[in-house]
Amino acid sequence: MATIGMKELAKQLNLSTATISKALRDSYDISEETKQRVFKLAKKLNYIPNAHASSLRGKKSKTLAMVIPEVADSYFAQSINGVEAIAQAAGFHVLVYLTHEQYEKEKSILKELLNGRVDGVLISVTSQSKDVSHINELRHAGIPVVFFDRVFENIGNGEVTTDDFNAAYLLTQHLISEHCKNIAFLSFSNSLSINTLRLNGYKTALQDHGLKVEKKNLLACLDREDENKVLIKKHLLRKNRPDGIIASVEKLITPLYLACQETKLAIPKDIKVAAFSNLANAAILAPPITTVTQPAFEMGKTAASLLIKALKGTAMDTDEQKIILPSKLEIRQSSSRTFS
Amino acid sequence: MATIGMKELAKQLNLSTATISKALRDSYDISEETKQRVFKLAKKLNYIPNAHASSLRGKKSKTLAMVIPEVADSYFAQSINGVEAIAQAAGFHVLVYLTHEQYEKEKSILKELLNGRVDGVLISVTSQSKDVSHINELRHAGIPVVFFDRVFENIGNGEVTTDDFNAAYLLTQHLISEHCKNIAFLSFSNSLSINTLRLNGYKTALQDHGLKVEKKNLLACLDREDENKVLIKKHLLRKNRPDGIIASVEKLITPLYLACQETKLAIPKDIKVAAFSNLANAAILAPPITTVTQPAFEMGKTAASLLIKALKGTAMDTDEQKIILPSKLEIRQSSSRTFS
DNA sequence: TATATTTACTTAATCGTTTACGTAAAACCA
DNA sequence: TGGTTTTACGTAAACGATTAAGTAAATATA
Repeated sequence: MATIGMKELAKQLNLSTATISKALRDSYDISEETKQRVFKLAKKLNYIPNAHASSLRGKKSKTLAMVIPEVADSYFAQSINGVEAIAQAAGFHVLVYLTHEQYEKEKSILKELLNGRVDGVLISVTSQSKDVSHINELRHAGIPVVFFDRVFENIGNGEVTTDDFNAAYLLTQHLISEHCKNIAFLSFSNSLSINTLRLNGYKTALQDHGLKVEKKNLLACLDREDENKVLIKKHLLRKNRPDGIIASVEKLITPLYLACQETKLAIPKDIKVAAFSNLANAAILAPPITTVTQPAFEMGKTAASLLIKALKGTAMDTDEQKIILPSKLEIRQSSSRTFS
Repeated sequence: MATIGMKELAKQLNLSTATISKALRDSYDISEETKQRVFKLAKKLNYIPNAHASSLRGKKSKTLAMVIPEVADSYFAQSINGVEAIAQAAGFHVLVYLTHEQYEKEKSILKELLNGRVDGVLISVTSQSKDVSHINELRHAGIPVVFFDRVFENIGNGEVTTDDFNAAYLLTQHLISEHCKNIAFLSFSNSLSINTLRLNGYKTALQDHGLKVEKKNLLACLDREDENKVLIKKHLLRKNRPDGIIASVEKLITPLYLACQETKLAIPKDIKVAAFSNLANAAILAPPITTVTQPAFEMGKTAASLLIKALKGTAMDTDEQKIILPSKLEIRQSSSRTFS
């Protein structure tokens, strides 16, 4: 009930709280003997320093915010894991905030974070985010911001991404090598860096292989799964329907597969399919799906490390770092003509 | 840079910080006129109250901890969503901690939470957890604890679960109705309430239908996916191999499916399969898998609501609530003899 | 008109730690 | 031995918001 603080320790040892504090922090100007007495009693009474008092006085909260669009995406789930691993090791706590892809929510969350609650912010921005003033505001308040995956370029203290252009290029090339001539691309946002990069990789690959980029093959998906299924089905029922299709994000996989099933298109016989995804069960889908897998765990770790490094650094805005980690193309049945 | 605090507002308005504070909190003993002046300036200067100062003084952090074994499980990912929804609406922040199924980590995390950082704790315990002293310690410190899914009974301020016994019973019964006579059960922990309940539901269903519970059909899985695959394969290669199999947790699905593939057992022809899982893509697995799906989002919401209610309540340990939400049996091809 | 009450503030203590600064006693130095 | 340095601690002021208690002026009451 009555939690014991330094005052209690001080009283019992006939010392001042200053001495207690210094002893606990192993200050050089406390005698070894006293330190031991303090440690001992602290342990005995199970003394636990009050986090708010320390944070208030020290202007450090030992807390990071992780602001992400959602958790129900394997990528984000795994990246939380990475962030947590580094944070826990460095003694940091992790506040998780979900924006649900809403820019307004992102803004209001970041605004709240100006109150000293966190030392730094890790963010993967909303598909709706355009303005960057809320990010700048944080940085001006001395709170470093590191982006991961979905970044705004050149305004944070760091960026951790994968080479999305290249991955999309290779994925598209792969489909072409499997004899696809009419490949569709499913986008889920047109304002997002990753979407643009992936789309450009796709376009460039087509052009490099003498294929045309056709507007009708660029399908803008939304946030609702069932709507997307309808959208995709409509696309698959066109004449000149695609013989290959790339889902630029994981959440489009289920509607895409269902759309194929419901339109009686066999994967990969009638249509080859591939996706950007971190699904743990990609290998047991019907059929196993070819994926570009991002090193989500590593990205989380890297982003957290960058942020913590920025927090240690004295300079408020040191060398901004951009780190690009390799993603992995995993070819499976869904895109293979040998299974046709 | 120099963040403005109440002192600055006070100076500019020729008032004391006390007046500022009361005005901002809409105290009755500040004149309407003054309040307006304060509000206006606060907005203009973009005043943001310091969270640590408020927490220190007010002994309330407006923060919850969510302690879970992992995030890479659809159930937990969805439950975070639910918790976050309620927390955000009630102005609470959510710290996420991962125990990675390690009891020691769970203990050390909870110990840290005694420092006032959080007002309350939501927890789904580790598969290794046995002792409950770390939970009691929190409650004695006045920090309410609400369990969800993986609970210790009767020691928290609330428990939110699904009716695991019943769900397992119905699932087993379903397999029996599909003519399974030799059903295996894959466990992943023997100290966990949910595992015991699910196992008992399975056992009771067998007995009620005149089938024997055989030790060899109870398979204790571990935490590593590849090891589990080997374990399951071995089980499938026995003579008298099972003709039905229940995975008690989501993470066993991939190894189970792969094990079936690699032992050339066709699902559902040779073996019927079902699992407890919240996978979003259960319907597009090869084949679509029959699942018991828990209302993860709702459970997160309910648990968070219970906790927040406990925080508002004056009594430190009010009526402990146990809430059981219904899970849903979704029958798909993997367990159906009509697809054999 | 004298007293009581209400209004609208201010003063100062408090939450629990941290730390710049001060200070006695001990140790060292020449 | 007189002075300087070192050792080991204490004092008190932060950090920023909140609030119990106090107060002067305005208003009401009788």
